[in-house]
Amino acid sequence: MKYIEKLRNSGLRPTKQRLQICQVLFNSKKTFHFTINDLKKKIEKEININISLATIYNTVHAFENKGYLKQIPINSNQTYFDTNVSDHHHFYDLNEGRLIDLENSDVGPINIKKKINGKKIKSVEVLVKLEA
Amino acid sequence: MKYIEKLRNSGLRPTKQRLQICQVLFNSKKTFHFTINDLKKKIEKEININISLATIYNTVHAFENKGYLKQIPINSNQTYFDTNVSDHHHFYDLNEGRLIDLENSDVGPINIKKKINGKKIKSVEVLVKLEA
DNA sequence: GTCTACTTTATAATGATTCTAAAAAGGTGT
DNA sequence: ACACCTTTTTAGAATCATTATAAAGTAGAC
Ligand SMILES: [Mn+2]
Ligand SMILES: [Mn+2]
Ligand SMILES: [Zn+2]
Ligand SMILES: [Zn+2]
Repeated sequence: MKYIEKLRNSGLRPTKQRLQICQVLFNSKKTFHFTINDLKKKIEKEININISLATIYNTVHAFENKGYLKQIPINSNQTYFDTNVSDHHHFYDLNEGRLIDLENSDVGPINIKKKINGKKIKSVEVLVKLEA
Repeated sequence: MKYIEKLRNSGLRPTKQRLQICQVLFNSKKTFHFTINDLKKKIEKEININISLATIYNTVHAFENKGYLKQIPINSNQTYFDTNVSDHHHFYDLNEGRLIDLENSDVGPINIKKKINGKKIKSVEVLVKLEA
């Protein structure tokens, strides 16, 4: 299994559950956006196994901390995650509640002119809200 | 009271509670960012009165729908609101959990090149995360 | 003042997320 | 394989922001 090394190198034991979650998250050709509940359903559907909700939360947070997942800043009652960890941006369709990737090239270069003393810029994220 | 007309024109009855909330939200020279709990404390401190939490939620959402407040897209366990309803952006200081305004002029013009069929752009918001 | 629709309020319900602590599993050394 | 220790998983409970409920209060119209 190709994820064993990845997990070991991150200091995470390659457990059965983590490997299964890796498979669901990282095996698909396309990246995607998901909530914890989306992911739980996807795991049940794709590998027909039950992983406890606590483990899914734990694993997603562990992967986020290792940089294998990103949170998407958006106002929703659930947290959205992204398997696309490259620098990129999002459309948010307000009517359908759907997120769509906006590549860096789809948005001009962004030049933040204001500086805050003693602080470094960690990320620049653009959210473009869409309506019908 | 200068907010009576504003509320009437919005189809909101100018109740005592709404006028008091207007005073706390809109009387200060500077705009600010807040959570519902921030606002509740601010009301208690500034006008020494208790307004029920449900009313604060209701009023904030009513004002948001009328365009007198904006939600700030950010990942937090609480929703952040902004009394600055102009088009603008935010720094988010990850260490201190603090939001700082970034005026449009502090960020270059943003040109979204990708189009989504049948959808209009409603807003473009930039979140710049800061770390020490 | 009366009437009605809107508003406030205390309180309960909801639901996402986190916590707990006991059982299970990984990894190391023997 | 076994013992040992640490990490992980898990079911279930706890937390807490937010929303719903429904009864009492209020604003505005007549
Ligand atoms: Mn997280
Ligand atoms: Mn709202
Ligand atoms: Zn994305
Ligand atoms: Zn702001």
